[in-house]
Amino acid sequence: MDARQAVDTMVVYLGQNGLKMTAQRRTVTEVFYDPDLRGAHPTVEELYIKVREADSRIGYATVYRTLKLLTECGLASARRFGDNQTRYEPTSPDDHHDHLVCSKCGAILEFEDAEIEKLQDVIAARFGFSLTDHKMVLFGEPINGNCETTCNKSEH
Amino acid sequence: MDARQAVDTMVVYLGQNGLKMTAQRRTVTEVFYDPDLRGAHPTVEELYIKVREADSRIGYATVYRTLKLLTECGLASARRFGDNQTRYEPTSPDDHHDHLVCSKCGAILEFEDAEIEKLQDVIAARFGFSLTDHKMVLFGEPINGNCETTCNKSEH
DNA sequence: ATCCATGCAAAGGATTTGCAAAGAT
DNA sequence: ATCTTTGCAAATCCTTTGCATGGAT
Repeated sequence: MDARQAVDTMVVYLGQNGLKMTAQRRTVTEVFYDPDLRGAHPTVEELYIKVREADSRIGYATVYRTLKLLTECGLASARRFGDNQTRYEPTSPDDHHDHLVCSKCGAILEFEDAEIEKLQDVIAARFGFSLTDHKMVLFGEPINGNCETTCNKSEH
Repeated sequence: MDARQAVDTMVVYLGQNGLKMTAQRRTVTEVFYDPDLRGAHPTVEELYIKVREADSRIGYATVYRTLKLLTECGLASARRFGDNQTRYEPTSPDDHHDHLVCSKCGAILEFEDAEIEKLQDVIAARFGFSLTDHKMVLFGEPINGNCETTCNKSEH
């Protein structure tokens, strides 16, 4: 999903809830969906800095509030990777990816694995539960010790 | 591991690091390992309250500091299950369990699954990583809608 | 005597909230 | 006109820290 589609989705969501699209909300949404931030998993602060570059009059609270709206309408997900920092990433409804974090350099890699998802369902069922969500983060070190090459790969 | 063993482990760890076992550290360790808290995944505050029942002169900071020591020597693990609360649980080195959280009543069930662990290794290897740790939390609802029966089961 | 530990209160960091002013329709 | 949004600062929540006092050897 690109920035324009995200903005459109926001407009619909806001409309359905008696809320309004504003210049600030548009800016935050666009920055959040900017291709520059692809795979960046930015913190609120990182996002705030980028937002400020686009419009220096936008306040911290507005970024928080807009991020909350984006999360509510499924356009954003909050993630936490053990470093006491909440990070956000754009999401689509059909997106089920999880993360692998390099414990050496902190790089965050994404992957999706149907087999693990299936197993998670089986485990939940074993307890009499139907799975509604899951969080999984793997932590590891490059086998060859080289983050430069190992942590910069993209798709798997 | 029971409270006594935990205390012994602490004594060794403290000794190795030029630190001392004290009445407060003993109390916190014993409370944390009390059978009453089995599977309770207490928050710091919950623990603090229990600790106070045992010795009302122990301060909040001491609970935090002791929990940190327990974590350092592998006797405790911090967990976070989406409710912005850090919870602690006793751990042993060979313990690899993960959690299933009931999204209705908040119950926290534990499970261990060798197959998922294996898959996690495979995924890490696919990226050229060797797995050092992982976090996995499943969220689900009781299929029969009944938390009373479903969320109180113990081992699987 | 020398270190370490403790309790308290203050400080920190992240996030939320109250409120008066500004904006949208 | 009415209702929402914004920016700021203040308030919260959780956790850590500085410091003077107390404890252990």
